[in-house]
Amino acid sequence: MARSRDQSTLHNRVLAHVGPAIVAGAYPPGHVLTLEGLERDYGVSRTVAREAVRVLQSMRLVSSRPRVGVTVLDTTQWSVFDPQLIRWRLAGDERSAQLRSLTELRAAVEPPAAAAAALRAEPAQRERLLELSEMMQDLGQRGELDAFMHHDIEFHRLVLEQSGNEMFAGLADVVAEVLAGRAEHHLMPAHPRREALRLHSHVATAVRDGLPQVAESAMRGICAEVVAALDHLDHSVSDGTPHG
Amino acid sequence: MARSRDQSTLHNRVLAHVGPAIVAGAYPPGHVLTLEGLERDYGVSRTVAREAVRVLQSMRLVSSRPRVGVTVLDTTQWSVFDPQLIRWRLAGDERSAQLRSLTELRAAVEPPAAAAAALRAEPAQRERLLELSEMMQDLGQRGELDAFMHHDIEFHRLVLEQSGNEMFAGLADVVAEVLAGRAEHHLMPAHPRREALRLHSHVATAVRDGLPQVAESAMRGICAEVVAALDHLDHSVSDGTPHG
DNA sequence: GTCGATTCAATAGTGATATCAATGTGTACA
DNA sequence: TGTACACATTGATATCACTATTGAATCGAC
Repeated sequence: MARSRDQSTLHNRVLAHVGPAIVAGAYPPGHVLTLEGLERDYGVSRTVAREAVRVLQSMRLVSSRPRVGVTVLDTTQWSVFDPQLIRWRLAGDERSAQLRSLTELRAAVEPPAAAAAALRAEPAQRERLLELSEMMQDLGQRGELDAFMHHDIEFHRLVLEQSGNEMFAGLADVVAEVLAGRAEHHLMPAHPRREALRLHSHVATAVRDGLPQVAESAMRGICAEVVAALDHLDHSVSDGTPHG
Repeated sequence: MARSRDQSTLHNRVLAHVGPAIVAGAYPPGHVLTLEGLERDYGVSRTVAREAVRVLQSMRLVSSRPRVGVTVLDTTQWSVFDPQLIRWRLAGDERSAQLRSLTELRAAVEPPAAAAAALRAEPAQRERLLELSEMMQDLGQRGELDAFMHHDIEFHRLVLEQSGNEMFAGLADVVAEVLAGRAEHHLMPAHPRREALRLHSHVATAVRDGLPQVAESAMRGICAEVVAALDHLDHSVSDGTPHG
């Protein structure tokens, strides 16, 4: 999986400190860093410091100008779709806000992705999707939550990847992290809800049978539950409702 | 607008050549570049070549390993949401494929964004949205297509920005480019369709009145037209149907 | 003799340092 | 109030030593 970002190079290690620090607000927008400061703080050469800044710059987290320094940009400028940035936010205080944004995004994208998959998925992958939904049924009933979650993740990843839209597919990793992240946030019920299981099954069969509107509706049902749980969290305590 | 990426620094100039070259397939996946080669080809120092590679690396366009070189990664690895990458594709042969992906993405995201805006937009911005839709009516009837397009872009940008979801908002620039790009692709009718104009108006009033479902439906109508035009392009010649 | 493990050297990226150029800010001065 | 200058800071280059990986050459065993 090569999950965590590569720590093998120095500039990545610097990045792994400065990036989260910016995201966490340790350096607020408008704050000015200098290359010399970075060299000192992390004990690295100018070469390495500059490379780290270049990457931050390409994410629009900072802008670098002569005589001024490296300025932290306003949140609205950030490349919020950058996977690395998303991970930094998920790892910090922004976690719950980031999960919320991502869940809304997911709820928007997955239904159309399911529809597209019904039209464009490879035959073998349609079968695979059906298998996954059956395994989810089984694992769900037996209460094997961890294995269930992994199959759930694979299910949603497969739908996105088979949508035939590279941008939908590009969200697969992020959606996987959202699904994995919900467990730690106590958004998972002890047993997956029957309703959700049935909806997954409907998505799978609709994709197999090439019925885009059915697939879209079923997926919309899955996502609606998830978003509802999110809204519910806003107004009261989590009681662990749905799953997706 | 600061449209074109910054050409002021050397590494950005290298990036502006290498990036599009990779995207265009001049260096196919698996192709190995070397820092020395980049230095030679672009007449820059090692530092500059390295910085360019770092940025490409953060976009997952390439991976860099000692003793191996800088390897172009497979398309499926790319950070397809990176604004710079999107622009490179829009500027090259991938243009029409990229417009298609983005249009599908947009069709997925804008309706929920409109619903969210109906719940969360600032009062002043709700008024602004209404103003924009009225101006669009006027400009559309008078056939002032260029001004119309700019208001259209602002309309959709405003909805996304007022959705209260940073990730929806993060698509504003990209959607703006799609809307601007359609003109060059002959996807715009000589006169905006009445239907589309009315739908924009419905979105604006629904957002003002705090009616998420109405806003979502109306926006879905707008997007459906756009996607239909896209599908139509697939099977026949463009006759310039809708707009959004 | 073939197959496998080990060794080793060539090679390309990685990191550090020194140095100069370019430039915009802020201040001091007219 | 306007202008010019000093200087801090990034931008860029050149060059050094280090490190890790590959792939071939070598060695050994079956």
